[in-house]
Amino acid sequence: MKVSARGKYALMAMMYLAEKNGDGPQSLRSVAQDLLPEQYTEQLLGSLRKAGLVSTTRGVLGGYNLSRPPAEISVGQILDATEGPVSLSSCATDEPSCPHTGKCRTQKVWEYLTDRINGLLYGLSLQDILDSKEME
Amino acid sequence: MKVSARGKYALMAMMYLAEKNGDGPQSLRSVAQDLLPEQYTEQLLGSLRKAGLVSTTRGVLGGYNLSRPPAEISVGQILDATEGPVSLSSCATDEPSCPHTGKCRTQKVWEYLTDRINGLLYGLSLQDILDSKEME
DNA sequence: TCGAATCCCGATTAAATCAATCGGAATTTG
DNA sequence: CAAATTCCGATTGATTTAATCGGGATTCGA
Repeated sequence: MKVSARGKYALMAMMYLAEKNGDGPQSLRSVAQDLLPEQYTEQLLGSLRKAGLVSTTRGVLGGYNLSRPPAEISVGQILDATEGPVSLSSCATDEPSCPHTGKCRTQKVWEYLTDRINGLLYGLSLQDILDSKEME
Repeated sequence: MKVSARGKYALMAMMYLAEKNGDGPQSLRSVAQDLLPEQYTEQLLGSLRKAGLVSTTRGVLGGYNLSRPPAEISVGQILDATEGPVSLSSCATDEPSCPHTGKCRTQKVWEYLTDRINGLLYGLSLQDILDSKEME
């Protein structure tokens, strides 16, 4: 269980935008800086825009902005937009009948864990991270 | 963020062994039944054995057993053994200097989340699942 | 009106990972 | 010894991931 480069890049990019929130559009170049592969970051920002988390301005002085205050954007939303939803569950096989115990108990385990993890991820906002709250 | 088929298969296999705990060695065939690809499951049981979670008996009436009571085996241990450790962290790039904020704040986020998720995974034992506790 | 700076976006590639199989070796029982 | 089993490294094929490419669309300012 891990977070892909996509998710890591996306959080870095979003934290950058959170820091610059209110300072006008930030160009792709400035978001990616030397840290992130530029064109790949462009893809990610596209996904984040489609998910409604960033808004963009085109043209010469264009760039990217958070579409809402950092307090209203969570790590969970960012990961969903870039990596797809956290999904631990669904029985490994699609067998309707599970010879093991009749019902597949593991299914419930994954659902339970998915819920808990989503709770963590959706409960952590960019503002929390800016404040370095909840993380000592 | 997801759990691979490896992890799902492994938990199913371990739950089967937990149910049959005390009933003597369970053959690969009976563990895999129709649910899991047999040879792949064999690989996984090998990893679980190397991690000390199952013990084996070779020869004609041989098979697999939990190496300890179900209460002492956690979902976290199973996933570590089969999928490798949960690892969300490490800065996406290896840059020592982070132009964004001096220090990479996202690093701490991933560490925080990794700790929390590991807490969940290591806190959930096969016995808990047998009892269907902690999961309503 | 033109050119530069920027976002937009589908297609493609290369590498890594994953799921699974193969072929046989070693061990134990009867 | 034969059968049933675990053991294990190697290989394959499919999928996913990370990243680039190439060009199009939009806006600003001179």
